[in-house]
Amino acid sequence: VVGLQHALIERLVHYYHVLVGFRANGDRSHFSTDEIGEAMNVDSSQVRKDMAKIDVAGRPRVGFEVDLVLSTIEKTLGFDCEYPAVIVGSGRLGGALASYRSFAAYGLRLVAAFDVDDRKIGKRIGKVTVQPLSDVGAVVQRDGVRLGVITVPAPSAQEVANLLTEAGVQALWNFAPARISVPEEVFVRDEHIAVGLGELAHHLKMRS
Amino acid sequence: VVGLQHALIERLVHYYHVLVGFRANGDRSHFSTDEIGEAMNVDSSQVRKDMAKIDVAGRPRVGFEVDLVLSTIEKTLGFDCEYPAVIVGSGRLGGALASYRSFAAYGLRLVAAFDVDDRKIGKRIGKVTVQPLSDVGAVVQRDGVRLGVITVPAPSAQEVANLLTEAGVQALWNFAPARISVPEEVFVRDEHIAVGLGELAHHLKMRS
DNA sequence: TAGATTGTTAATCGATTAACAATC
DNA sequence: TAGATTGTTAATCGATTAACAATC
Repeated sequence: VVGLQHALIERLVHYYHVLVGFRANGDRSHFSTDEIGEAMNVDSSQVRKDMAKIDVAGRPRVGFEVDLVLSTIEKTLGFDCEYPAVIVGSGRLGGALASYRSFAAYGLRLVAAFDVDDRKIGKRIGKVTVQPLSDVGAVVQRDGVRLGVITVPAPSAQEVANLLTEAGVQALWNFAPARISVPEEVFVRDEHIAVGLGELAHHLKMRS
Repeated sequence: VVGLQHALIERLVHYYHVLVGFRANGDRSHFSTDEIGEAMNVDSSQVRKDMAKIDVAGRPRVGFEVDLVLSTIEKTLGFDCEYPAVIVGSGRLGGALASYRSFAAYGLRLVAAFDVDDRKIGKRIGKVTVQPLSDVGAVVQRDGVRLGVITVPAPSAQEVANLLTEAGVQALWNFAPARISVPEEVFVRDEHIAVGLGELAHHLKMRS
């Protein structure tokens, strides 16, 4: 099974946010591809193609139904499911992610957090208690954990990735500024902050 | 002045990391476009084009010089400069960023951090002391701050963006899960974690 | 020299945009 | 009805890959 393309997923998340905003404002039950395209800086043809890809139809002169598109995106991206996840690395970043409210809204359920540092063990982050890293394998297997979030320092990232993949997680979310290699069947999403730094530095350089 | 394209910058940061690794290993003074392309999953023609774009030449049968390419990327992206920056929002995420060592390596110099919460004021994050948000405008102007990092909750993000842009920052790095609008001349880099969540959820959905 | 690797042009591929008939 | 908006096909654009002569 081959999934959707990266760029399409990114746009779907983007539509999702804008439409959640529309719904919050209340007044708007439908939208046209022109107006959402303008709000997102995307061509209206692109929007229509994307809607076709996820199999929602609009109505001429009326547009697309906000609620229908929202629930279709939820189904398409899997926000309506529940994926057990663990965080490895319970420092500030790990703590910030553990407390991120939207975690559950996107289908992830945090079941445990780990650290090697004895001083952190027993502390609470988000709704879970930090456990020693040595337990990670057992917990992953016991709870059928599918996602591992890596928020350890760069030098430990590969080792943690190994522990997680050996225990059977299907995907990794890597926040460590390091390249990790994993078995082919494991999906890795790198959240490399350095790309942002690069863009910002480049832009500021252009400015001066 | 129009800058480099997003995708090129991303690849440059990527090359940079791989080459820093090569240099750390010590043994390797030159590289071929084939080997770095393979390491990065990029076509070797692409690598050669990118090198041409940043004006470094290689030598047939020898390849490109690691040190030369590294220093050229530093110059091109502006890592060799110093851009004063502030962080607004001194919670866990702000603290994690403030302590991120590579900050300086990419040209950013953290000069101050802010928060609205009285309990956080006076605490240290990274090398700076947290100040009340009401001081942000004065500090930005006094120190010629060019970048504002936004790590506040979503509902406050726009307000913070307004304060920063009115005070004169040229770029924003937005970690809040919110869309912010700014004057045209201000550059915004959004670090929207939800895109990562979307990709991971979609992948896990495909798997089950 | 022979052969590996660059630099660059041409070919391919895919993604974006434009256009417009169909429709409500 | 008239006109706004979809759905889809065609046209454009840009990015990626292939190819190969030049070179050390």
